[in-house]
Amino acid sequence: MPSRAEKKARTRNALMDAVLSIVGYGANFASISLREVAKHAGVVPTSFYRHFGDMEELGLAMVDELGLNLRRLMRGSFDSERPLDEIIGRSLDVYHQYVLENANVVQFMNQSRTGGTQALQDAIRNELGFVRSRIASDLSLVLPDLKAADRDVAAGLIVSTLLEDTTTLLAIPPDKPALLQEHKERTKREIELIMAGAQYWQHSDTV
Amino acid sequence: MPSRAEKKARTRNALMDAVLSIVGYGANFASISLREVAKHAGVVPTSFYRHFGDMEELGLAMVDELGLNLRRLMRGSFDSERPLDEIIGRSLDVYHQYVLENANVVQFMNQSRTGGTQALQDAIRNELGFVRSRIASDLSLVLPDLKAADRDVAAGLIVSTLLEDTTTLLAIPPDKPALLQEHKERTKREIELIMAGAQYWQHSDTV
DNA sequence: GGTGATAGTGAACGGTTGTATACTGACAAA
DNA sequence: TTTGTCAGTATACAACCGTTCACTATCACC
Repeated sequence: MPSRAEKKARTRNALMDAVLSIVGYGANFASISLREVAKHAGVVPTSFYRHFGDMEELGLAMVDELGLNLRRLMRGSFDSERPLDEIIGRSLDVYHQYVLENANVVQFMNQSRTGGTQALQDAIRNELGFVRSRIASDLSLVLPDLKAADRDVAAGLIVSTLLEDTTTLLAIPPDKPALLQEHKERTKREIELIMAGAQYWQHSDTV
Repeated sequence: MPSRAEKKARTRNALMDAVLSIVGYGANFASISLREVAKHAGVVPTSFYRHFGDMEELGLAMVDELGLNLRRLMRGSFDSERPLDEIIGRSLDVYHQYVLENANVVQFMNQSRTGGTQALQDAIRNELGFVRSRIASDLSLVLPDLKAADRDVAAGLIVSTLLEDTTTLLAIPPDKPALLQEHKERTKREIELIMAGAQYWQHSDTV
């Protein structure tokens, strides 16, 4: 027997899930109507306002949840004693699995990142900034001699690359595992090139 | 006295310009209505159909035009005898100037790249593929000893970086030249790191 | 056990949407 | 000069939009 608050939280989640399911159908969040969301959530349109004053408010709440997911995803640290090659491969596997298992929410973030309201874009940019600084601090384990500023540049490059590869990844038809494998190897080479560049910089700095 | 065909082409352009002007107001192309475009173009809604059967068709036409722009932008080749540092700086200056002078069309491409219809995304991806291969062939002048596959990886990284930096660039308020300068220097360092990585790979390959 | 808070309902509103249909009038070709 | 093509118009329609208001029913608390 769910409590009152639980029931409320449940339809709140239903509203967010409705957005994701509509996005999964190929729609852009910016063009999804409040009524459409309510209908998919099995709720009358006016009930929407009990939870969010606005579609944008819904979007911001979804970004918040996404942020929690990302933090959880990055909590498990890698074994910095392993060879760099293996660390990269394992991290990319984790990320790719996350993207494929949460395709709709990643799609939502990816399209709102460049096409959402200003507030929505800012919220997403903020979350990505967190990811970048987390990667930068992880890099200090792998490349301890790299200067902090250069580490930040490398982390930014990694984030840019992952974002772009996410877009490509989401566009791959799910029934084409060959393309997916090819894409994963390409991404790995990209990250390796970035790491090589960072190391080279490091080298040319100490010399 | 404009001919019949000229007049038609003129309102066709007016429709495309209307989209850009609405996008400039902060809207997402996916949420712009046919009637809105027609009104901005100073034309009755039904007249829209004389030019495009659909909003998506309009978007595709705009991508086509954007492609022509990009080709024109990249036609002028750089002086490959100059030091790499200077080549990068000059190329980035050209690109940044293009983005700021054509902010609306770049914004349209940037938001439709991740949030447009499948056909729209494919069309944009296609144009970006052209850009990537052009950059890859340019790289052969700068790093002649690099293997073609690695050159392609580096070119992909450059495109990813430029795209992500474009998003950041568009989000910078036009009245903050300090932020803009900081952003340009950051981008330069990112590209330099990629080039360093490509060179290092090249080095470790020949050894 | 009564009572206030509140999640969800239902009907209604003025406005906007995409699109079909029938039209007008000017230009281009005959 | 006649005539057919066609860019643009005017009107209409059914569907959908966000939001309002008054309401019901039920859980949580005194």
